[in-house]
Amino acid sequence: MGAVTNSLPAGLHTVRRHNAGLVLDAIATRPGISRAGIAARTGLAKATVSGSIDRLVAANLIVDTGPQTRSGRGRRGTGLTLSPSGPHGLGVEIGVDYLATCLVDLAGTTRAHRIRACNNRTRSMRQVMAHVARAVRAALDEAEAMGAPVGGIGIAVPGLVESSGMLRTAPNLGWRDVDVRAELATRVDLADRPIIVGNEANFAATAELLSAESGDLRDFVHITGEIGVGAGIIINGALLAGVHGFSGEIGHVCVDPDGLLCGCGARGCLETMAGQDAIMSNAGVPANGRPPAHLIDTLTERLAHGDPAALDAARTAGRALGIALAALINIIDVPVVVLGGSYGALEPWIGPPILDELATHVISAPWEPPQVLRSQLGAEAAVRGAAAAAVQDILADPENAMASARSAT
Amino acid sequence: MGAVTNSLPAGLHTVRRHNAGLVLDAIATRPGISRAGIAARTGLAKATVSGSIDRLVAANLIVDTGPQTRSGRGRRGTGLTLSPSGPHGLGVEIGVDYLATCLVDLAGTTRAHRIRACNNRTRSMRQVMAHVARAVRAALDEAEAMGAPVGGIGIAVPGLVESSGMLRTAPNLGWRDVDVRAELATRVDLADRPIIVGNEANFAATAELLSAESGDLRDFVHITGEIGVGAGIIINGALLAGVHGFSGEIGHVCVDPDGLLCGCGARGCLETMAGQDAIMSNAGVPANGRPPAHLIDTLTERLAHGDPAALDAARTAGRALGIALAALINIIDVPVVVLGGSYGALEPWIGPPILDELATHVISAPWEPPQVLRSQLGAEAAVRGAAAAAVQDILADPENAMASARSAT
DNA sequence: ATTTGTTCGTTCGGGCTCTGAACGTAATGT
DNA sequence: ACATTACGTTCAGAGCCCGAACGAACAAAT
Repeated sequence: MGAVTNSLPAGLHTVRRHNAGLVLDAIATRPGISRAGIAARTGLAKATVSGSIDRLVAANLIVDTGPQTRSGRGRRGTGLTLSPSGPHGLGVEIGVDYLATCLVDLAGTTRAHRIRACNNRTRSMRQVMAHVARAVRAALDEAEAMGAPVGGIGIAVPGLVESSGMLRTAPNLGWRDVDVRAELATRVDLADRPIIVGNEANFAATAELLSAESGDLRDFVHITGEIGVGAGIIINGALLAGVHGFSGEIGHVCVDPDGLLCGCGARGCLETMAGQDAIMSNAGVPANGRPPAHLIDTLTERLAHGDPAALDAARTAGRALGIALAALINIIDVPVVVLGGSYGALEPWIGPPILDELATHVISAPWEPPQVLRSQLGAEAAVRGAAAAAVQDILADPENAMASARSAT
Repeated sequence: MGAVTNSLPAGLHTVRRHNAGLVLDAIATRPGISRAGIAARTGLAKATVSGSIDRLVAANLIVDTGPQTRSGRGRRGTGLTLSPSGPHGLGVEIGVDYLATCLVDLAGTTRAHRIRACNNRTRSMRQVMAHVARAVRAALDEAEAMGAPVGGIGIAVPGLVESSGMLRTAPNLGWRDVDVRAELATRVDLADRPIIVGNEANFAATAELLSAESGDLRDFVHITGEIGVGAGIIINGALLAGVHGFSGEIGHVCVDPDGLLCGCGARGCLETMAGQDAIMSNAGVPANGRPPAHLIDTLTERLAHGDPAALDAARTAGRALGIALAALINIIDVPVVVLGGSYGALEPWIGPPILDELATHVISAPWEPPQVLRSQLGAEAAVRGAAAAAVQDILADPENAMASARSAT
């Protein structure tokens, strides 16, 4: 009889939490806003806002940047901004052929970023995790040297991750049933910092949601094309995780029941027509061990020169993507598609066929015409998203972070 | 930076609302529960529960059914149940060839139910709405005669309905851009009762969610097979509506890019292989103007007797459903499928091929094997769901209904 | 029949949170 | 210099939940 979504009892503290989140959200959205402005935006009383601000400042989540420089009558407000020295999020991405880390502050700006090429396909899970642990230690040290406290860690993995954080399978890594959080915690001293483990496509979507470029985009599907094809679905500013956390596996949506056999055992999966390997082999771009970024460059060059095989491969991939995305839009009604990963670079060629298919297959297209946008974030989307998600957890429940800040003092 | 889901400021009243919903939910889930039991279940203090109960009783949402008959030591609790004379929900379904109404009490039991056959395809929107208005008036009168106050109305429509209640298109009715709520309000005096307009498939899913038979099922896809094919997606006990409210249009998911042309203009839609018309014509069941229920009976008879054409049609439909549902499950990770509408009766024949396709195409199947269940609700699911949704709105925010009850006194 | 132990529902004081109005402060325009 | 406008703080007030204590109801043991 699920009438009440959150089945925890509410108390006064709940109100505080919620309102603190509201205040912080206002500051994040409009940096430099004054207390009065926050009161007007949130609908809270000025007194309430002031109190909340005091506590947020004490926890070093926000800073008072002094009087606003604003023309007009009356006393000037004092500007408030997310604290640059507040808790940071550390993002880690365990890719198939690279390992990336990045450090993001409360405002979402990247403070440090590092990517290491390495073939994780051939190495064992232990070896890879040892490497991850070294990278995390290095990143933590670097953060400390910068005076950037790390308040949470996000780990992006190319596979099915349960909401609990358990990695069920990562086909391209050859991993099964790995508790990534535990594996990391035994190798690095993380000092009780919260760790979020998630799917790379979902984190990439989160990154897109939080990126300044995308503005007020709060409903979209972000589709990532790397070795696999994954989607992250954002509805009303929140990731749709599904029951276990396995949502967004669009790569294995059946696009043609008589199609090619996929590595998963099924026939006609989207990946067999729009995965990076498929596009490259259809386009005749040799995949002899070159880094993926180089392959994409070669492909776009050929496309720009009008190579027929390349154009055909792009059209095929676009159509397949269009059919799969049409299914997605018909099913969950999210008519904005953001092309991320390597699809971003291919947008000029795959965008039109995608739009064509969406126009014919999406039943609500006449009323809400689907849009296809291009992500501004490159391959770094997933790491940034992982870091940003860690930060977001702090931002969403500041009262929590403030409690730990108090106990640490 | 959408960190906070609900951007309204919270106050003391918010807490009250939430907790009242919690208490009511506990009573709905476990009728006859005592105050102490509620306190234990919800985590609220006994004092808080008692206060909440007092107000809920005053609003006639619940009733005190006297001392519990329970063995064991200690004082017996006093049982609490949803009030049988509390506000009822009136459900209306505007079908393609019928018009149904039903009256549901707070506990979800149907108190009255009526279905009228009528060909709404050939009549104009005004004629149909006039008919609907008469039916609603009759139902309101009947409710009053029964001493069952109507607290809200739900209207199920076979088409795309925006969250605002605007019906964008109902292909099988030939309607476009109809404000069903307004059309009804001008024809019947509804006395400020809230009206919810929604898609029939979504309401059917709601009915399944709230039906006692389905127990603790809080995550599933309910799939309705009538003239069209629709899905209602329930995640964590809540309907996934999508951005505009257009979710669940699985009937036009492309199952075969080289398939038959659908009425929507696209090729290979699920409906062309698993819609009622398609199944019947594939099975060779003549559709000469007979009521749909009769057609299904004929089909199941033939299937039971092993008619090859019928078996083949069922297998084809099952496969197509399986492919479309696999896409849905891959995308949103809801691995429980409930077959409703006429699919319920066909479950013995379409269930196995659906499961086969799910097993091959769903990428998470090895970890979370998809299930296919059969709905116990028949064709009445949508009306009941509409009525239940109206009731649910009262139950979810009792403090609101209590306020109106007070002002009415 | 009485006592004991358990459970239930209510009462009451305490603490916490938001609110609204009043107040002091800062900047602008006349 | 003064009126005006806007900002941030202070303070009393009211509302809500909680925990403990209390009386009531009931079963089992004495």
